[in-house]
Amino acid sequence: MRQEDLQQMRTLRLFDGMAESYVESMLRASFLQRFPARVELAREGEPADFLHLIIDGQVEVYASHHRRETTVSILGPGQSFILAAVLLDRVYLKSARALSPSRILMIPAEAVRQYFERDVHFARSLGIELAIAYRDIVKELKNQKLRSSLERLANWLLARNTETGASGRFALPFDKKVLAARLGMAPEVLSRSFAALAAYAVSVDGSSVHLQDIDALRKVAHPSAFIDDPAT
Amino acid sequence: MRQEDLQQMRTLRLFDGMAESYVESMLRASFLQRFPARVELAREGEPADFLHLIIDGQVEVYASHHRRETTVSILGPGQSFILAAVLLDRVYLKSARALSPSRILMIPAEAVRQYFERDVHFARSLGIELAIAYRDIVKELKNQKLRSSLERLANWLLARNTETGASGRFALPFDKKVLAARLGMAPEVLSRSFAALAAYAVSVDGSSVHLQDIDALRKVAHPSAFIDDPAT
DNA sequence: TGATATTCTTGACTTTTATCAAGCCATTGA
DNA sequence: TCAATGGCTTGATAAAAGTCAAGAATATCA
Repeated sequence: MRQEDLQQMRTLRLFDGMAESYVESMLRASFLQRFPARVELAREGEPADFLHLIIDGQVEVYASHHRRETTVSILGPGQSFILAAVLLDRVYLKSARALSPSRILMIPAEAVRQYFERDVHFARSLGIELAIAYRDIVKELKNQKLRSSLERLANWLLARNTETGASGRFALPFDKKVLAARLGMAPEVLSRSFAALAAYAVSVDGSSVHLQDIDALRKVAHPSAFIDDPAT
Repeated sequence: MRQEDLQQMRTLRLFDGMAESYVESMLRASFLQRFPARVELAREGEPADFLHLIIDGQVEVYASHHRRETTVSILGPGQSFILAAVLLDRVYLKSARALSPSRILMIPAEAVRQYFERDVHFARSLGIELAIAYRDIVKELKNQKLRSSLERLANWLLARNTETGASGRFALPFDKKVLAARLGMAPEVLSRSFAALAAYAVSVDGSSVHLQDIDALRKVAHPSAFIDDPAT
């Protein structure tokens, strides 16, 4: 591993407060792996071998069942995935694939469990991390069950706008196909939803989005802190 | 608190391995509260005051948004709720109401956070607990997004049958209205789904269910360990 | 017990979402 | 430059689920 990569990884939130020698020894046991786009990083049903930590790139987490597939989340640098399976030594409930060329820090599951037992700070970090992940997925369940697809899109646009500086203009960070999956609808439905939002001054050209009337959009979206606010 | 209640609570999984004096002091700070049916135990949006632990009774956890409501889970004795909000000192994302007269052990959020910092074993217990809760809700999200309402009902029946001893006969543990909410469908849809399952030898009379051809039912249900198996 | 309320079922209908098919458009690469 | 590929859009249609209304069954309680 390169020196600067190591330096970056030591500062990961997960390692906060952890004894330095432990962090070092955990990192020594880990691999920084490079993956091309489209590669499968984890497969539903397989035993949890590694905790995955995204250093670089975009990863889609999804699940399949009976010829259907659904995207659970799309993650970026600094985020980890399948922590729960690793901690409990169970099989993955979700699969993951790289959306873009990615660099992933792979920490052996065995090491994660070991240091969970050995280091109080690490145990607490994992607890906090899991609590956050839990709340995120509760929000996602509410988003799915309490909203129509049009509302989900409208809220996603508002959230994305806020994330990117609230300028009213931003680019879609991935293909519309992927966005559709992320929002839990067929690509055709996404197309139609975008068309419907034109009435609320949402204009889309390729991957550039322009929200020209945030207030109008908010009226369709009915945003709620208890679903949409990442800080809540 | 009565002596036998105290005894029962000391053995809760959450307290496993925790220093006895800590358990005692945590219990001393807590209340064992009795609630009649229908009472609201926690309300979405309010700051997390207590970790709730069900000693007795049935609790429905649900969320509301914009005139819609959805049930997230129905819990029984030994289960806790809204742990994540307590640990992170955030507001509740879900509400909870008693479905039956219930006794709830209410542990002050402050105490939970304190002992999370103070006692390693408790911190680990919470981590494990959160990991399990996380996986449960991932399964629920998959159940919702990857299945039709008929499939959800069929799988719920199979799971309930297994839970109750696989005799093929069992009683619904709550009103059909509540079951419908639990499965994410309107009561009318549940009625029709039951009617549709008659073709697969499922007979329902009031709250008694009789599964006369498990294999046939499994063919409609397509059960999956990664959604339905509580042990996976 | 009878009165009342609630839950449950069924029918008719609407809305939402998915599916299939065709065509367009942009990107890529020989 | 052109062909090909994959992504995106649009139309037509189907399937799934929700809503409204009415009546039947069941539970609750004075």
